[in-house]
Amino acid sequence: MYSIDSRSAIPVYEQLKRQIVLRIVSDRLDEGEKLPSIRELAAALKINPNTVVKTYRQLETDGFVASRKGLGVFISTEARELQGDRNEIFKELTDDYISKAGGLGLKADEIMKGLSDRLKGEIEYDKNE
Amino acid sequence: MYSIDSRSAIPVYEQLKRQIVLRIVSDRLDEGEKLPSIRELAAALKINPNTVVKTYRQLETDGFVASRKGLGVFISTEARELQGDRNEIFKELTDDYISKAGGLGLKADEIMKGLSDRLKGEIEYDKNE
DNA sequence: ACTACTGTACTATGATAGTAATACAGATGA
DNA sequence: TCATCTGTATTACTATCATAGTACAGTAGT
Repeated sequence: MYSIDSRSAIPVYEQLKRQIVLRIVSDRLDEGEKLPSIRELAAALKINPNTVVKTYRQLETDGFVASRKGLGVFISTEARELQGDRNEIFKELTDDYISKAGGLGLKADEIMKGLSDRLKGEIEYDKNE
Repeated sequence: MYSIDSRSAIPVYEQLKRQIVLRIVSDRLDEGEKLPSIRELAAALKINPNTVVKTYRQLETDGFVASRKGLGVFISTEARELQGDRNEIFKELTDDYISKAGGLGLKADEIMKGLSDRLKGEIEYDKNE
């Protein structure tokens, strides 16, 4: 389900956070759906429960999830509070992404396909265990 | 030239490393070209020289650059052959892009549409053929 | 020789990341 | 009630990240 690369320079809690956000963004995690319990996920990924706590807490701060003691952590149903200038920021993000990918020699359709595949989760490229 | 986000979860030395590697594989840094000196780059980015040292050392380990005491750090002549991980770099770019767009509250279809619109508007990214 | 660059090495300090173990409190079903 | 899940909180420890400062060695121009 989720995968952690212990050798990555990206912190474990951040790797996990990104994977969960990706699933939410691409509707592979629905509103109200329950995430794995802290202990369960920690055991499955062979990481410390405290690290999962850190991920879940940040996701809650960002408004992606809501935790209920004794019950679990659930995908937020309420719309997240969005920044007013998010369109402008998103445009800058996109142009930066296009610029970098284009610099790598990728064509428009290749960029579109790469993003699409990742959003669909069809790419399970290994982070090398 | 280079930019550092001190609030990012990705370590500073790794941010810098990725930006330099991206420039190399994007042919924006040529073989034999000299990188900024450690102290100069550290001052420009307002980071510690030791952090730049760490980046340069890892780049040398990876074969991208070669350092010469008293002279500087130069793009390795074999750096060209290391462009095999363009695909890996593109995946990193894509994950970063999705992560940031997701943080803005955008869903998959919105991201796809935004990218599509910007790609249609700007053809200049395509520097090939 | 002198100066001013360059990379390199080292110690020290504080913040963050991650692990480990324990304990407490809310929810649920038998 | 009791057992067992759930999130939460706390303390302790190790390793890494990043900073700061100092020192040493190689290169080049004057």
